[in-house]
Amino acid sequence: MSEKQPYKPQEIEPKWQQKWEDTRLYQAEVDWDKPKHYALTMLPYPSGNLHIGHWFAMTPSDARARYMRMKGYNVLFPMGFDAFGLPAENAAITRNIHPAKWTYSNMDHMRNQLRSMGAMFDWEREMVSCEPGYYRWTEWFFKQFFDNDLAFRGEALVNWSPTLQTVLANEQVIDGKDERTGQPVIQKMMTQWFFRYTAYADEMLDFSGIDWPEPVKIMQRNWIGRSEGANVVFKTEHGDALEVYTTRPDTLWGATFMVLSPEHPLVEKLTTDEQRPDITAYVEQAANATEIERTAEGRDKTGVFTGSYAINPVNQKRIPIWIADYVMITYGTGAIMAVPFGDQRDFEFARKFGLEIVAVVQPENMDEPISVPEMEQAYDGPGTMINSGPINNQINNGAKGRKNPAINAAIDWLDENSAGRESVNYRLRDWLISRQRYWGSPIPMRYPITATNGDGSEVEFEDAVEMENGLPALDNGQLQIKDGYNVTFGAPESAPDDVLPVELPEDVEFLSSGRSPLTYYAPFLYTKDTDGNWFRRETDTMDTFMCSSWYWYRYLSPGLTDTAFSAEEAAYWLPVDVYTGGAEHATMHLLYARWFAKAMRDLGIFTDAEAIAREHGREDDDLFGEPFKLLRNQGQVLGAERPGDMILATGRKDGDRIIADRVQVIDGALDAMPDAPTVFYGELIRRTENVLRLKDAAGEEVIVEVPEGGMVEIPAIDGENDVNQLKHHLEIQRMSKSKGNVVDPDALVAVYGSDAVRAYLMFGFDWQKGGPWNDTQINGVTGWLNDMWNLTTADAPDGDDPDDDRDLERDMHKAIRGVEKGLESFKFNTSIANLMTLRNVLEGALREGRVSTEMWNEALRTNLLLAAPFAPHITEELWERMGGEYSVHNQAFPVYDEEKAKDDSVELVIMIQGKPRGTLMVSADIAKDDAIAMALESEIAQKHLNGGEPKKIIFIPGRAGNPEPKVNIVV
RNA sequence: GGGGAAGUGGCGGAAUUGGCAGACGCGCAUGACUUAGGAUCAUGUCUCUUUGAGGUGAGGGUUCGAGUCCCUCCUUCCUCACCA
Repeated sequence: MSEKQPYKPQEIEPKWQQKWEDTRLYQAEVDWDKPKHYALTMLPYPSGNLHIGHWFAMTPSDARARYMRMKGYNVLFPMGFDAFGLPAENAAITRNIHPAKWTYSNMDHMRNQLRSMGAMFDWEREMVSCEPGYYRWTEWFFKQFFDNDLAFRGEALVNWSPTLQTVLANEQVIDGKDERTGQPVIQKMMTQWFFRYTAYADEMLDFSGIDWPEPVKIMQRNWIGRSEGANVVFKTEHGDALEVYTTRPDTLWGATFMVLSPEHPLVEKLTTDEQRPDITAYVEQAANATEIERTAEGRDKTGVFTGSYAINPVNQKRIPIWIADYVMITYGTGAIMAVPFGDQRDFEFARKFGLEIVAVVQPENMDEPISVPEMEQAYDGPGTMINSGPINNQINNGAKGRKNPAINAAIDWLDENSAGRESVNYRLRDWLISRQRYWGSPIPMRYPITATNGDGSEVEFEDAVEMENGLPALDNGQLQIKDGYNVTFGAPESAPDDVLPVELPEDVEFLSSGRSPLTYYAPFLYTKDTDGNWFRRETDTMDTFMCSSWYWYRYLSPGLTDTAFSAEEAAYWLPVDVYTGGAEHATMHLLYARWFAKAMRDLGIFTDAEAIAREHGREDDDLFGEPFKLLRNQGQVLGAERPGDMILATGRKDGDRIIADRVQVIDGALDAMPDAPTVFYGELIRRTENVLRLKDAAGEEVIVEVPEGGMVEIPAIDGENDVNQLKHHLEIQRMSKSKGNVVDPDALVAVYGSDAVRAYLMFGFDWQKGGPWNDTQINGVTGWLNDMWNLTTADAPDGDDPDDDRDLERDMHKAIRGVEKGLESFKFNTSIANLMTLRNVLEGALREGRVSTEMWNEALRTNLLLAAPFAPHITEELWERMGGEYSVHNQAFPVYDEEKAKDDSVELVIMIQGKPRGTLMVSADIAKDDAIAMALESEIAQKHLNGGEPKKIIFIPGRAGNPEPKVNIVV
């Protein structure tokens, strides 16, 4: 310890990482004698590089997992890869690398990067979703759902991306564009695989028993979008039933027309010859419009009359049927009854096309009868029902569902007259899991093949088609059926368990069109069972959200081949105690995960685990129905703001732009603002190729074009310069390669060490909030680590002042409390702040030199233990140097002792009218009456009382964390 | 348009959830040591008309006491969006 060596993170960090692995320090094993803690952080996609956001998400989660471990929990903290997905396939198409090769080499690289974090990941439990050993069980889950009617094949209007040649889930379509690539998405009718997402809609609305952030719960609630109302059947004049869903059955008597979605199946039949041209044109226009065009049209309502009429079942009124694209085929029944009086959209539509408006509610607080012609907008507030036959005079209190007397009466009336029924609707659609891609888990389904000859009698498949090496010969993916033969495909059936996994073929070729090779690769496409029956395989693969909907179960037993996970491991570890990750998963991954858990539970997949758990006395009501007991979201680290280069451009004007033959970057201030019309000065805001956008002093945008051979001068960069070296303005926004604002964690680790990067990320931000990157504060953290090193390796003081010992002990316990509180509440920045305060105290104590060696060493050890979750390497090194037993991460977390943290004397705060006006030193355990007496005698109080009597005196006793007692005197 | 979160020094951010606002750090200032300092150490750092007073986006309210609770408004960010 006396030997002085500087702190060199680059030397000690790899050393300890190696030793931790060699000694299997972080391997978690079931131990029923110890309480368990399953800490989970969202697994990365193997994009190729870990970015600072991964560090920001994972290292605090690691710190907390380490803390729980030191608190005596048996902690499981695993890591894996969400390895299927489009980028791998795009790499295959554009760069001719096989998706598997690309993915595996990325994972190798990222594994090393993850190791450099010094996190306590249990690598022996790693799972990789693209490995057959994993997706075999993804397929198995699919089969379970299929066999139990939770998975089905259906026709649906889907989001089709022509660019990606695949279908996307609603959640993946943002503003009519693909969430990932930003390419347009169109609507198309296709046969696809779905999960019955709404089967658990109501259960997923129940968050009791789980501790999740309120915003996530609200987002999920809105996403599920439960609404209560009624389904009402209108009859067309042809006699067809036209069912509508409404949340306002009370306004049925005001329904003066109907509107169908352009895609509604009855549109064709209802269209009269006279209206046909208009209707056809409108339907076509709506079909070709992408979602973005359809919504971008804004407020202005469009629509066409079909020429047909329906009968309103409540009053037998004949009402026209229109079509309009403001009615969505995907919600409700794809048709609405329009009540222009009460619905703003219907109101606008009626006004535009001159349709009737009937008032059905006399608004509250309106003396004269409501006048429809004077209305400027629909009325949906409370009042009394009018013009509504049997429910006239009912009170409409504006509430939703049966809580509204008018709605209640209307539903009862519908029921009694068999005109409709109460119903619940969800915004949530079934989960579309089909993807027309190669790099995903195969869907273990197949279609039996029947071959027939001209007579219609069955023949061998081999005889009906051209064959090649025992397989059907394909032409562009198509069977070559011999003349006179016919081949049909039967209803889908699941592949038997013993052929799982249906493996992705490796030696496939990728076409630049992006078409999935599975659709033209015969050995995958056609298969024969042992009885010689031929099948065509399903070529769709699963949405990768399917892979990530059960990965934390696989961590329990990643190598297991006979079940997806071991019942005993599940019984011990589940549910996940803490799940951390980004809030952007609120309505996708986190909702899918909940659905999955509930479906698994109901299919009996947890039955064995549950029995084992009960045997061991775990009596929780629902161990498996919710996957994550506690969820916390970290914020996002954004790119730093950076000013653009200040540029002086000289050239000539050409239209609205400047053709500059000379562009200079000006360092510092410009001597004088140029006044010539051909010289411009401003900050470079954006550059595309050789076109620069400058913002001049007046804030006006100036476009400068640098022609071929134009001179570029950048004083800070030697040699010849070109436009590519100009730095443009960076706003605070998400980091991305194209914006040039990414922060590379590897580079930071190389300079400062992993502990410093970890500590900086935890100290510099509010973890749950995130914020723009700014590395100026990293000095504060490296200083702290250096000080920790220097203090621990310094010669210990050898004093004998019991008061100083007591002071140090007190500060030590205050630090324990502060660090612990921060970790418990995910406020990692405050934990480190408390450690820095302790550092300041230790420095003072060392300087004064009056504390005993014993106390000093105890304080140092406590300091290392408290810091160990945040900076695992330096603390391990110093712990060893202090003679501590390996490993510091196996030690118990220091125990906070309130008595020892107590101050002997504290400041008594004297407040006048609630404002602090002065203090007195008093004993920490001063009694209320004594404190009040002392306060009243004080000069400050006397001054304010000015001889009078106080009106009121309030005593606020000191507490842990806020030890100062207060006396508030009201004069 | 609906829903949500947030607004605190020059900056990142604290504040036991109603009890001394600005912890901790960055930056800055002054000084020390230095040939030097972008190293290190010490001291200081909310504002003002400084025996005191004011101050947490603006305005109002509840309270002995409000950054914290309530109402109105402004700003920013996120999210859903013609959902019947």
